[in-house]
Amino acid sequence: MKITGWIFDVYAVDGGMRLWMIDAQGRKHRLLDPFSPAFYIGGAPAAVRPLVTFLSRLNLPLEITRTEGIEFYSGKTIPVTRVRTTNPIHFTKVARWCTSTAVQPEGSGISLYNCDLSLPQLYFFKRDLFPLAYCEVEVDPSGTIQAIVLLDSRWQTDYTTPPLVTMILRMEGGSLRPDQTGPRRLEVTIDGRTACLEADDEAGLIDRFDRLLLRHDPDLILSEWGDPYLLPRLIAMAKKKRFPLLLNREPDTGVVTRRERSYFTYGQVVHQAQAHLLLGRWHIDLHNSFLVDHTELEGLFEFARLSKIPVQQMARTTTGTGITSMQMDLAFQDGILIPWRKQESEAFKSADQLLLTDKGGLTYAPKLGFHEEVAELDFASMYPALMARYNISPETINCPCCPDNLVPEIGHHLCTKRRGLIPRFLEPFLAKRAAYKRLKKTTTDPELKARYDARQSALKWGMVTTFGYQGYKNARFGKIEAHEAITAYAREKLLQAKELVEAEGFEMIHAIVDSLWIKKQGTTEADYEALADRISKVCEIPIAFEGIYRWVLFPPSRSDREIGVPNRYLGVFRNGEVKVRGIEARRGDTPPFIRAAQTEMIACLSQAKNREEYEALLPQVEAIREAYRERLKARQVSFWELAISKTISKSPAQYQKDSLTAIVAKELAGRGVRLSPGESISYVITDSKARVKSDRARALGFIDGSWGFDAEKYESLLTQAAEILFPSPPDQLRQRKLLP
DNA sequence: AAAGTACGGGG
DNA sequence: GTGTACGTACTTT
Repeated sequence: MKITGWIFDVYAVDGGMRLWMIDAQGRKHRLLDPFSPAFYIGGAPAAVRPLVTFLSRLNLPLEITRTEGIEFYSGKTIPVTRVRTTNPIHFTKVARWCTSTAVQPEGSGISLYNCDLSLPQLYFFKRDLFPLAYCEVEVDPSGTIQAIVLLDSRWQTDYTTPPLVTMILRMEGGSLRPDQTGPRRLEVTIDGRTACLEADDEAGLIDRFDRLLLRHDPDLILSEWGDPYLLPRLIAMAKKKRFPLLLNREPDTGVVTRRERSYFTYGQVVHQAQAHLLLGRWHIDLHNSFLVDHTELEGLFEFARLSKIPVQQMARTTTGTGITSMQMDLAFQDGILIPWRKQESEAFKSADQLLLTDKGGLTYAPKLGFHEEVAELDFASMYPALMARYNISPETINCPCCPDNLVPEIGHHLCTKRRGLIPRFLEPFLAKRAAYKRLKKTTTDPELKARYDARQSALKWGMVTTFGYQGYKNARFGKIEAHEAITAYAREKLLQAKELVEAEGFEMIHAIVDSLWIKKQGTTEADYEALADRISKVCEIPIAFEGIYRWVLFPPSRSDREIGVPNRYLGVFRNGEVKVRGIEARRGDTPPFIRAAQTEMIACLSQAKNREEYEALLPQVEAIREAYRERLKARQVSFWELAISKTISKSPAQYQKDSLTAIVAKELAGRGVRLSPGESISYVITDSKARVKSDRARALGFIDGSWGFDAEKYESLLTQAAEILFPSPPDQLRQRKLLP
């Protein structure tokens, strides 16, 4: 029998991989693909022998043979021992034995390869398939797969996805985490109908929920707070009532959980809630997924397809893990042995070399205040473009064969003989993103446009982390020297561009890492396009002309009014598009009320064509501020509009200072809400100067009519948000006695 | 004044 | 189970 459809889910079961397919009619097919994954042991025969002896005594169906593979860093073919587990359910266990220090003590001279990949990854790598791939499968009557023909490609931009029956699971009203508010009802939406289930009748709730599951058999359970709250409670209720809860499609299995964790990334603590993964069905928590949060399901599907990580797992992991998986796949297809963990340490550097290499991106201070007719030029995806152009990769940096191909400023050199894994990974990745950006521009259908935009945005995050991983000491395919080479080239390019435009008589208003703001009287858009082409030629990577601002404003730093801040500005392009960076309207911790006020003021100012018109509009901006102030005074603002959301960086008890965030985190903890670093809380400022600290702010979810808000405090936030829009150089401020 | 805390940026 | 920079702004003590 032949089945044509999309690969929906893959996981290991006794005797093979369970493969779920969904066809165009929405029928689900539960299939089995026998699969024998392998890992490899390298090292001197004398060192490997004891491990092989140990493995052969395990009394498990293993196949141990001698073979060869390519060592990643040297590119040389080396002899290795292949350990194949005939039944995939033994793989992880056996591989873990080998990696455990008991079996492989430090300094044993053994190297392990391909041993720490998940089974779906190994399966997809080996079969050259991927999640959501459209294919034709030949199965025998028992449902065992005989052959799979791929009718799809990961590099296709116009792929289709299977029809999915979706159940939406959330608590009634609001998007706050359920335990951060009072009791509410459970809302189950499926097939266009919503059922509300009362939480106090546990047996009834579980019974009704189970019946909905059985009747509709959803492929996807899309939840709000399903991971940290809804699913654990449903599962616990079912257990208490001894009621079978049929969350999985795979019979006689439990829900797979993964522990919650908090980790630090890019200077911020991130919290990943406990995961609840289903078998043969997807559970995706909208609030527990970086990718879904930033790029919707569309971006998640794109990443799952490219990375070969199943959808549910991809939803809960980082884009860094996704791009690493893509790089491992590329290596796998080339017969490269995938190193178990990073083995190379940072090469020695002298003190003065350290100073040169650790500089990172180049940043200038912008010329303060209001500017007309400024053009912006941006190097497109600068860091990935540099990696691709200069062959920057962990195995090509400081190779033994090309000591003369030097990186600017620093002593590193790059390989000219072997194309690196990272550049090879980036080429199709960059091309696919460019294709989506093109499609987004040329498509008129708004739905398609949004889809292409979500996908290109997902790929953007992949590129950002590709660079970031080079500087991360535990990255599988990263090396700090490669990171340094990238930033060294980036500084060189920005300097070259700066010199070129200044030589041509342009005034530089601002420059930062990969962007330039410049002006010269009478320069047309065509002139700027031509200028961008000249810079691209000189710099060997593309720079794009973003547009001409009617006006752009670089407000002064609040700590030093003489200087500007690199990443705080607002401007309006000739086509009316507003660009805002760093100010209140862009920040995640600005209350919706203040955000709305500032956004409205900026929209008003965006009509101005020049400084004169801008200043003429300032009274209108004042009027907008006044209207918002009136609403505060009349107390016609909801708590929701005044809520401030913050990510807590530590558990409530660890706070040393009683900031409003700490006060509210402690209030919530007192109400029995478990809060981990990286989770967010929302609060309203009730009385910022109150003696009793707990009266200063209250958690949004528990605040009631007996509380008021601190109108004065919100008014000062409003004033701040407005004042930044008033352009005045320091000397004028002095004249007006606003500065000493 | 110093220390603690949180945010952005990437399109 | 994988990005620990860096500068700014604001608060508390």
